[in-house]
Amino acid sequence: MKAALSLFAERGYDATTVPTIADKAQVGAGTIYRYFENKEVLVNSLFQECVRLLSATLLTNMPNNDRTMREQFHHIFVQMSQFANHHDKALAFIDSHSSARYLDESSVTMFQDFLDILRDFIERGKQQQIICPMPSDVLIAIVYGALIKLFKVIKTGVVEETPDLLLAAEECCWNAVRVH
Amino acid sequence: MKAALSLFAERGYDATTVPTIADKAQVGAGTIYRYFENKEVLVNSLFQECVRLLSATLLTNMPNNDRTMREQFHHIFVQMSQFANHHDKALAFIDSHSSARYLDESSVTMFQDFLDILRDFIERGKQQQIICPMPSDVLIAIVYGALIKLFKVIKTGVVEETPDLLLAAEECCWNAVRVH
Amino acid sequence: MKAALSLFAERGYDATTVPTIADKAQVGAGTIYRYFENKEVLVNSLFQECVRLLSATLLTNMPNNDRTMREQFHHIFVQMSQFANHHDKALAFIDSHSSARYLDESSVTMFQDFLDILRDFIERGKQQQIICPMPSDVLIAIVYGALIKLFKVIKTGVVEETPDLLLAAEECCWNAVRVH
Amino acid sequence: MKAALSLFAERGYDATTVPTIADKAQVGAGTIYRYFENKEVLVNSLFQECVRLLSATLLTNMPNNDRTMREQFHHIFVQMSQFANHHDKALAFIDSHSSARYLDESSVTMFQDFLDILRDFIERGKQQQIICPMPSDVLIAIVYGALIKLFKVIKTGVVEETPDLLLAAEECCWNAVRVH
DNA sequence: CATGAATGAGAGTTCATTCAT
DNA sequence: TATGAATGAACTCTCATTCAT
Repeated sequence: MKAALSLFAERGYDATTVPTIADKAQVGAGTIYRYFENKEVLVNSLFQECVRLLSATLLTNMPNNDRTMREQFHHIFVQMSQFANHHDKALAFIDSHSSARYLDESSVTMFQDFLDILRDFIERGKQQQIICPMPSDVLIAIVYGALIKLFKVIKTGVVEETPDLLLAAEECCWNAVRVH
Repeated sequence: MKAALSLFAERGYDATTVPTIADKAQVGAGTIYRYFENKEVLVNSLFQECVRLLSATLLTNMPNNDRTMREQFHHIFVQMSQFANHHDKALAFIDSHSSARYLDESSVTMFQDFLDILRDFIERGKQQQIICPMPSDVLIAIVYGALIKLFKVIKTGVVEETPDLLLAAEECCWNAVRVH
Repeated sequence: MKAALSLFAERGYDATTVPTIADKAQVGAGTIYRYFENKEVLVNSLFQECVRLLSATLLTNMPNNDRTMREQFHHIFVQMSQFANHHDKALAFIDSHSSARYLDESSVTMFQDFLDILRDFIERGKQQQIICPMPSDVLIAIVYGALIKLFKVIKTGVVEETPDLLLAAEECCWNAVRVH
Repeated sequence: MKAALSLFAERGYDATTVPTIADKAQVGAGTIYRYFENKEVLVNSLFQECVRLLSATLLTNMPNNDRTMREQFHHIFVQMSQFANHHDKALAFIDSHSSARYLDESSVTMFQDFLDILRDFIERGKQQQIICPMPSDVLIAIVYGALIKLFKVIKTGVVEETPDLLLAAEECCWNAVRVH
């Protein structure tokens, strides 16, 4: 799984061969087929595991609703950046594969479940008139899109990640969706 | 080119075969090789043409500096959404291929030139203390990431594109980067 | 024809493409097909023309039978070396294509006719008990094989062609077949 | 290797397809690529193995220098004819591919090493004034060319190979290079 | 008559998958 | 259970040949 994640994230699904995964995992190519029916099953298993972990990370210690929306947003942002730091391959893999033709229903559902975490937050914010009264999908797209590209640019090292930078970026993203 | 764009945007480079492109273009497979040395040259030519068009669109009627930053941002947003509407395949193709391993130097440069248009805008805004004093690459990532995912969600039809929606989304993106 | 000869001699039949011949001849690829039904017809025409020229060269001023066998051999050797000098491509082409699968009956016959010139000489020599009493095909093989490789090594420039060298080589070849 | 040798010898490199080799070898086409990086590597491996075998054959029981040059020549001729009999495909393959454009440096060197065996013999003979005082390359060309064509004509069956014939042919070749 | 763009069959090569070991 | 050699379908790319111009 680790070998596959690394290769899928870096080269994409089609450019990654099963023997290459086997080599990196230091097992025989046939061994992979003892655990995964085929390459598609493997990529779906991996995708689901990554999304599950991402969702779990996001939900860890999620402040309940008596905290302000801003505090909740801070939690989301912090958890996402933690995930981006500890599982950079996973985040890249999720984003680049989340609308792939070979994802099965289960994978798609699981990714939607992840987005639903953001959706829930957004919708509670809208109810409290703290977040802009716009379609949730649009707001999710804006904040998710911003986050993904942000962590990608941090990971490639073109800017240095500092607590201040993160706080400032968080504020930017929050400003994008809050009511002014 | 049109056939290739459509297929590359939908399936990605590796999953698109040359015969499939030829079929869609209603020519023989060999014909493609009269115009492009190989598949990589084709994808690079296509990428460059798309990026060139995107940059040209962005620069069309670009208001000069005596207009406010907000007005300039409005222009960028409108032009991007026009491009997204008229060339939805091209935008999807550019985003999904902009860090591909098979892009040549020329393609990478051309994409950087596009980003530089955003960078110029961002940096002028920072000088005027209208845009947040953060690394330009971070601000670009936020606004570019938001835009890309936004137009993607609009294109897939999960939300209906209306002038009001666009104006609201533009305001969100502007709020993300402006000084408060 | 000249372009084809040059390319066939250097690269061989299969490695020479019709468009390449056309380019070298500075005509369109289609033009070749106005004069030759297909590539095989072309190579056969060329082969026959080359062999015809070789035979003609060999027979030019051929001394009649009142000259000694040695004098006749001198003539053969001199004419062959002239041909090798003036038509080096043709000689290389003939040798490397003389047992090709795509030669038609007419080409094969014409090549046999050329060998028959040598055979006639050999057999007259055997009758006069000046040339070894061995199967003509064997004697032809020896002298023809020696000549071909000899002119090849001269043409590649590893040894310089001088009148003395040629005379000495001629003597070698003659010694190979004469009665001792 | 056996299948490839047979096909390369009969049809040449370009006219031999990898699937054809695979068919003849009764393996899948892909299997060949597990053992040879590509067709060129295959032909070079094969060429080197054939030349190695030819050189080894020539050197087997090579009489040392206290034997006469004539005896040494006898050995060379006999070993060559043995090789021609036991490995007729190999000899044809070596000769028709020894100046091919796709031979790598290693193959060329190995073929030169083979020729050097003949060269050594020739040069020792020249020192002893038993072999004609001519450039070694010329003498090699004459005797090697004669031998190749001789064994080719024998192999095609136009003449029957008998001990007497072989002895007579050997004498011819010896006469070609010895001092008279 | 000359052309060269277009073609598609077939080449070399790769790789997901199988299965005897 | 783990393997990796073997496979052949499918890929990228070439080129002999055609035919509208």
